[in-house]
Amino acid sequence: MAGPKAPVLTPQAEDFPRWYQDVINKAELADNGPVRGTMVIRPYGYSLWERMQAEVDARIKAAGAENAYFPLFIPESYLRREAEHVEGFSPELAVVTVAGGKELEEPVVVRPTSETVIGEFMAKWVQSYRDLPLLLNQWANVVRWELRPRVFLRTSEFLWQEGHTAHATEADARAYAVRILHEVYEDFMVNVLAIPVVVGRKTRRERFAGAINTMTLEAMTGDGKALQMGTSHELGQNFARAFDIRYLDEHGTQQFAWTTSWGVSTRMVGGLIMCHGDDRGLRLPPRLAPVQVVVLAVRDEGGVVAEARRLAGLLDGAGLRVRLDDRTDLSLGRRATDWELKGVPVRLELGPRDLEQGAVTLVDRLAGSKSSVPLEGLDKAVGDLLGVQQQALLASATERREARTHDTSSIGEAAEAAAVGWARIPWAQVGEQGEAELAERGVTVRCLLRPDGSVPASDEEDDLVAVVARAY
RNA sequence: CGGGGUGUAGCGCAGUUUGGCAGCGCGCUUCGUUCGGGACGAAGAGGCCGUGGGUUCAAAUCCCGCCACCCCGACCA
Repeated sequence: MAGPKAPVLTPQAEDFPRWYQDVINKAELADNGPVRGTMVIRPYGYSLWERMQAEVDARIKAAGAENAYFPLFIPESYLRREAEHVEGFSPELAVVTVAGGKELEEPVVVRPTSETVIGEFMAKWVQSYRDLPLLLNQWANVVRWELRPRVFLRTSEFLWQEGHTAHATEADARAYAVRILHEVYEDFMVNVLAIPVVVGRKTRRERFAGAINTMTLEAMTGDGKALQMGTSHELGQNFARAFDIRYLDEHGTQQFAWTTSWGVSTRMVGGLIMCHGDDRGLRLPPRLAPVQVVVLAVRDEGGVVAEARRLAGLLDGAGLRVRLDDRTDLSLGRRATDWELKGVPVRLELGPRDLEQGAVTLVDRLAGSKSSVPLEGLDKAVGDLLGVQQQALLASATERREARTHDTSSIGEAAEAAAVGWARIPWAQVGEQGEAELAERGVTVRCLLRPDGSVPASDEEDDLVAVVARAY
């Protein structure tokens, strides 16, 4: 009957990346694709992405942007119109030179991001100040030929959401980029993913190619590194000039628009694993979990399966995302472990013994505990537990981040602290010179913050704090 | 591109030093016993040993060439 215990993975070990890969394999999230650096997202992994899409998309729409779609292929010449932009992206472009059996007159690139095509069309669509702001978003795949890929975190092809907006004034553009940063990304990451991201401003060195300001959301992974979970850029008038996005203002004079772009990607799936995974696999915050509760029929005997199905229906009726596991031809241990690896927050095991007592065995994935819970009021008990788990995940991730972040006052100290966690250091102590020194020691300035933790409006503000870490 | 390494069953690997029937673990199939935490037993299926040449009675193994992939660094949502 009883077999070996479930596998114990080792997230805290030196080989955190191996643990990460192990979770992805065992939870059946993704495989490597046939072309180096690409990935195949398996159904369960994709269900995580779908949940993220739904939550992010709703927030984007609440911020007033609309979905649209632009082509996968971009004429190479478009990229060249913005000097910094090409320079930044050309090393990682995938270029198509042959199509329809013959050499193309002009090569086309597979989009690495869509500022250029969208800029081209914004120029056509924007004529008057009355056309602004133009708030667009697209869900798409993009290709960047990365040198060192890692499933979900940095693949050559990835899925993302990219927002592109045009505004009449710099202030309006800035306000919108900041609004997306907080109301869409930060809200989603903190309240749904339960990841306590640090939100700040990128240094000039780390800025998006072509932007005048890049803002970022950084998560701490289980091994104390940093992962950029999303970005929001102010593009100034760089792309407006390159693509001629102009409008006639209320005084009848031509003006260049101010544009922004912002995105989050399937990297968030990787971030979720790296932030919340433990030695038994993935742990999902209930608000994200595609399956919040699995009702597991221990064996097919004495009406157990029928009762399990009834319970699943009842919980479903209470608005929970439920799955029935009645694969009684597989051993209980196997199935229990499967759901655990997949991070399902609550598992309800129903067997003859439970049935006899009018109860179910509730297994809490977060606490790792089991208890017998009466069928009466089950939906409320489960709902309450999900709420508790959501808070607990955020609390423990925040605690880890605090415990592993150290205040330092010199480049040397910061580099040392960043070897095992994050370091905070006055930006005045670093500067572009110090930034280069840190980079030589394998750590980077992840972002700049004001002393109160808010996002600076400029690199030149006084008393800025730099967050320094190793990054994925 | 610089430094290191690996190609053998679906996956993970041993075998190569010292040439001699192609192996192991996991997974898969069938049957039986099990089944309240990754069950056990028995019987099976599954291989151009990366690739081209050479040496030899005989090559996964030795020699020469080529190819591919992985890891560390530079790049990045």
